[in-house]
Amino acid sequence: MAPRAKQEQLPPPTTPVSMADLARELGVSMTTISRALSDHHSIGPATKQKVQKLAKKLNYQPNHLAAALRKGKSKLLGVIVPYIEGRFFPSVVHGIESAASKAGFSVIICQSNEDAAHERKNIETLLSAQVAGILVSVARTTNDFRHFEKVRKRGIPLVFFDRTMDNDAVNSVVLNDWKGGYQSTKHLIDQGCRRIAHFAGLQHLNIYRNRRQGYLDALHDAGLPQDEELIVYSDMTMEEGADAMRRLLALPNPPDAVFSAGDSSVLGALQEVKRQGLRVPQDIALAGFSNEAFTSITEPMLTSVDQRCEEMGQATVRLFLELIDSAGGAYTQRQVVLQPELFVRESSLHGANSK
Amino acid sequence: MAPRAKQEQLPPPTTPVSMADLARELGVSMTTISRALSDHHSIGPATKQKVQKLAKKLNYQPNHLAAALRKGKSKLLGVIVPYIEGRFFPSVVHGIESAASKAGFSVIICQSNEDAAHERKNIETLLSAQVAGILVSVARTTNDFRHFEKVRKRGIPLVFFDRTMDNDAVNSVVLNDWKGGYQSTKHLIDQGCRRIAHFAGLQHLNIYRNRRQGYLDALHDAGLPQDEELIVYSDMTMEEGADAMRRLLALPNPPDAVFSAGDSSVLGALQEVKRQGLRVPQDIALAGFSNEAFTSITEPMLTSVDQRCEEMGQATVRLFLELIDSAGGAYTQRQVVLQPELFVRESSLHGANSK
DNA sequence: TTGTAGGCGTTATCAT
DNA sequence: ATGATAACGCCTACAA
Repeated sequence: MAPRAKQEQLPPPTTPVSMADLARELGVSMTTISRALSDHHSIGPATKQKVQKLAKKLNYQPNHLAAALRKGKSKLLGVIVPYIEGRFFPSVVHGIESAASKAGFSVIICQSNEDAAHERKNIETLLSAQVAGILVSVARTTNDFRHFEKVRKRGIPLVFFDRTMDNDAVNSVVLNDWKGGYQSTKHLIDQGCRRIAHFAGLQHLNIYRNRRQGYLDALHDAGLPQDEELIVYSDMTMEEGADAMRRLLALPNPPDAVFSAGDSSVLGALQEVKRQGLRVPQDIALAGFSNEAFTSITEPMLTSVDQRCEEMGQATVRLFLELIDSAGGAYTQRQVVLQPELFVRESSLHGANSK
Repeated sequence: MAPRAKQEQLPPPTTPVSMADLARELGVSMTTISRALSDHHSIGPATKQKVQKLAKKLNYQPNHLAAALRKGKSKLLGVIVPYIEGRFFPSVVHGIESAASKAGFSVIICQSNEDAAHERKNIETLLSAQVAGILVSVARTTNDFRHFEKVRKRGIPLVFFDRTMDNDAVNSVVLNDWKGGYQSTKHLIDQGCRRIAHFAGLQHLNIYRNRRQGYLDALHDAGLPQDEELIVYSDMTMEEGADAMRRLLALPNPPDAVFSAGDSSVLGALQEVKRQGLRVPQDIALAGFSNEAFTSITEPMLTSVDQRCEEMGQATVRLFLELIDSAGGAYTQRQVVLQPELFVRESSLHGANSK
């Protein structure tokens, strides 16, 4: 752990080369340099060549800061996520970075740590950095949205992804969580399940409200009763999933399936079911949400809803780009809705060996 | 997928408030404003109050770009990773962002996509963004390191993490991969294994070279023969792990254990072993590397070496901060080495039910 | 304790 | 086709 230091001395840093240096060297004006480098039409091909060659030779690096200051618009894109862990947010960020860099934008990443105050600070930081836009997935504890207002007042494009505001007067890219919940529940019903429990997340967040509603609607459409006793609200960790499963199995009339709004909790449930010597899916079928990597390595493998993480990142950037392209961009509000995909796996397939 | 647009018109953006605005409003000079806001000692408490109150009221946001341009030093920190997926890199980035933001730095993140050319572009981008430093984990295909030289020539602190250059004339934070390999192999030997195979990564990268060497040294120290037939080189995907396992099990004299330099491949191996009806660890013991989340949910759970991802991120930032603090910072080369931790789980524990 | 003025590197306007 | 010049917002000698 203790750093080991070397004593060799390196040569002193070379000062960066600026346009003024190139201009002096070639005996032309800075205007010419600037235009030659940005491939302006009013510069002779000969001059253009000369300038660009010298730039390479002297290792000229444009100073984006200066350009941004002058133009009033940077090529920085701010991203705020609750945290960078698990499968979802890293994948979305992956998608965002790829799409953004393709469009010439650099991505500044901030974590709100699921904390509203931190999120407010992130906004300030990004505004100070003069970002060209902000992409955000709101913290779980955020219920005052005034800091986002400030962004819009400044005319800076703001796009929400996945976790958004109640209000739909915003730009957002979300999954059709309702449909995910509906499909998954319907699938369980189609497999013959009649008493389906639900692990629900905090109803504060749009995503968990919608997944629950999809579940309820699927039950309703199938003429099945909606039983609040079968809905367990929690943060949906593995432990909470196991606990919830234990409680449900202890009921006089236990469920024959669980649709969980998260994968961790359904994993906990799976382990609990196995601990009790019951079989999945024969005794109880399971379906989760997020299509985490581990869903295809458990035994049995877990049915889950894929959230299209990477597409979400790309779609979010695309929407941002549309906003800055269209003149009045910041004044419109668009909602992009991605379609979930249900991955049916062993944990919910009664198949031939029926029930 | 089709964006739905709202037509409500929002008020036009307000122009950002600058120091000049505050100065005009209060009838004082910009110097006073600047100093009051940065809490300079030579400003009267009364004035300071007034200025700061007005700043809040008018919603003044400092322009970091302008400050950076003026001072020649930004509060931006560049990070280059091969990709943002799996467990390792997101966790490291998580650690980096937390530590950096605590020190007042914003993180610009770039992906090299394991491609050297892309990595070079990333460097250019970051230099143009005038970052205060660059933290990098090199792409798998990088074998020409001249683009990093350019960074150092500019006097910009450069810190490698995890994947570094051969040469140790750099600043770096790495795991003691040798020790991870050694401990893991020794553990298998202690469990009674005598013919231990190794899934090795590309020897191009320091980390895989070192893990392999640890493996070899542990065998040597235990007086066991080193058999190249038992070492399989690959990219260590799940499929490659399964393939390798199949080949090893088909040997006239198959191994009784595998130490893999990665978790995915050992997972593939586990599945293959089970497919063949053999038992883990009784017939063959398994140990991996990275302590991926799934290692504790497989059956049996997988022994693995933890890489201290988050600490690595924090240590990398800490080293960067030391470099900019010490005047001649960019001229020294320090190596920080983190100690791995072996998580022993069922896949390698012969325990009571011996062999 | 406060004010004046110049400049960081770039781009845009206006002239040549 | 090219040049001179001002300005973006901030910081910091240097003056007062």
